[in-house]
Amino acid sequence: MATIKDVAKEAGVSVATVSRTLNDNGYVHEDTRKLIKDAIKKLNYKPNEVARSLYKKKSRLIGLLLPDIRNPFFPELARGVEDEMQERDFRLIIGNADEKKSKELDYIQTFKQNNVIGIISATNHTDISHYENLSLPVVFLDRTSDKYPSVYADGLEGGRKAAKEMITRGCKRITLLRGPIEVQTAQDRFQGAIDMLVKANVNFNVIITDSFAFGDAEKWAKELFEKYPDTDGVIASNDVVAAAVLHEALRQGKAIPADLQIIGYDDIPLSRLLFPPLSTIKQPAYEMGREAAKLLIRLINNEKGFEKNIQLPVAFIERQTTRKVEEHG
Amino acid sequence: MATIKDVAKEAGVSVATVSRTLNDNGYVHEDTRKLIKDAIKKLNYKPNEVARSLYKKKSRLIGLLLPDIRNPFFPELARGVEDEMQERDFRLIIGNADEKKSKELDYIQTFKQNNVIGIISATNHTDISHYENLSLPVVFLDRTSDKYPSVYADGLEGGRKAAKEMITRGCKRITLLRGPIEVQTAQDRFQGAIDMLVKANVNFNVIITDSFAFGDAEKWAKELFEKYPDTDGVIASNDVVAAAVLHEALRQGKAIPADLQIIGYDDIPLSRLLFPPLSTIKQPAYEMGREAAKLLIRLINNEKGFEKNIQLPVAFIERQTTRKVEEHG
DNA sequence: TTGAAAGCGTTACCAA
DNA sequence: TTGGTAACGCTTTCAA
Repeated sequence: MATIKDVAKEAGVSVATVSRTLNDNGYVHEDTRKLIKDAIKKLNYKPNEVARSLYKKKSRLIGLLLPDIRNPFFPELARGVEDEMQERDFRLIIGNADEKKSKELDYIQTFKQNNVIGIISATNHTDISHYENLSLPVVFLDRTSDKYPSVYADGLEGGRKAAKEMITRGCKRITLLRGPIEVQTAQDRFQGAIDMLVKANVNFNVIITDSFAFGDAEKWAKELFEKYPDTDGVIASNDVVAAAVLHEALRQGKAIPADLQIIGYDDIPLSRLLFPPLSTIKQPAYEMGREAAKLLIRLINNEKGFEKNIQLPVAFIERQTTRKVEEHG
Repeated sequence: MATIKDVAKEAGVSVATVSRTLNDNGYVHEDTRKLIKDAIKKLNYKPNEVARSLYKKKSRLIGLLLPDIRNPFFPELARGVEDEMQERDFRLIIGNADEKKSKELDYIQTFKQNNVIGIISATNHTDISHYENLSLPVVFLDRTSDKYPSVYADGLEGGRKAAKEMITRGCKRITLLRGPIEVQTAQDRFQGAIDMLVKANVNFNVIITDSFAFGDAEKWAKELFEKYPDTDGVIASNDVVAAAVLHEALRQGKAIPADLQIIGYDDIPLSRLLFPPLSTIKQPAYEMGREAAKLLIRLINNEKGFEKNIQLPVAFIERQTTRKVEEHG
């Protein structure tokens, strides 16, 4: 790899001048500039980011912390972040924290040690103390916060919407699946649904689920039908769980949506490929990722006067695990 | 952030001595070592990886290049790589190349500029010239190569298995979905299936698909049933496409597996949650990721005498989109 | 408009 | 067993 010295020698100037033209600051004569550009091209020179980073104490790396990329919701988020960052020539160090504090701390450490210029965290601890003395911009993604900038979808509203659509469609004995207690967004949607159900005076039961892992989803689906066999409406904590419930219901010979209606949460890509296609509450995951990236970049650039807590809307995606409602003219 | 100088001052020794105890090389007296350890703890000192990397020309970062993390196969691969690397204190810079050469080159550039210590690439160009003058260990993942170390599953055998299971189960008019031509692994499984079908003298048709994106899968499913409505067996290019085919078949009122049998490829987590659960050829994605990581580490450590091209087995996962076969005693 | 040199935090060589 | 110092590749200040 050619270094700035090689370029300087090739162009017959000093490294300082090369550096100046590289960074477009300070004076440099048009002719010398051309000389240098030629040398750069000839040697195929690319600046060493590590050396830059050491001097400036700032790299072009962003730390992205995720709970678990195997949950199909997160690749969407991650792509949103990456695409936005990629366009601005930032790159990502990605870590999966698995909701384990030690891993989260490990990665935050790594981020610091590598001079990342900012962090986007989509983990979901209630405890945010490890982000406190970071002296780095941090954006929380898929998570609310009053102390930190954040990008999230309206979970309460999402929960309300889910419940409302089920009520509108005539569900009388609803079962809710409550996601992990430590995941705030899961609690929000759950709480929103409860609020709506209580307000509408509709009967409901709750199944507690404490992970979002694929393997467990089937277990809860089975539990649901054992405990509450006469359920006529399921509000799932996410689409993966909804898929498992749909699966189990069909296995038991229930007609969907005639006997049982199901609504998911997230709108992961596979939901439309289920059969019947899954009705769900869509979170704009990809866009959330992009917004978080934009927000972080503003923070990095020290811009002023913009909204630091961005809430994105959720939407009911009507497919076929819920009944059609008649339009009244 | 405390630096090595601060530690040296605190312990009353030189930075050289601190460095020596940090890296466990050269002599350092037990007492001084203790002094230094205490200082490190007191100041909560963590070495600056950037400075280390600059001097050594080697970081603790690995570059991981993926086609598109939104395809559910890749998060599994990625987690395999990450988990193995995390245990050995390596971290990942991840890039999605979207099968675009320019992006791939961008990321390779980034990897070099950040002194990554090795690269794992799961992209699928036939052209590998950009990996040629890298002077870095490279492992290809989910891809064969005779010039480079690689970890992959046996696609030919997978294709053969898929076809054989369909034949065994009485399919007479099979339709194959052929994945993108530039994706070698997709071609392998396709070719394997064709070989077996030809050998068994079974009729088949082919639908050409040129991406693995979710949005397109539905399109091909529709095309399949328009062109070949009397198909009684579908060999899909991956599980996402298989899900779309299953979806469309059920929509058209076909009985699965009575009227139509379907076999997928990959065994992504959601396949078992489909209804009926999808029969498929499993690639051990997570394990492939781990193996690639292990292989890269061996290369990095300059170990000798190990297999550089690792082929992992595929397996038929019998679920319910294929018929049961009678056991003959 | 240009160049010399200091400095970013670390490691490794050499001398003490 | 320890410390001084050059070096890694770059940016920035200061002087010319």
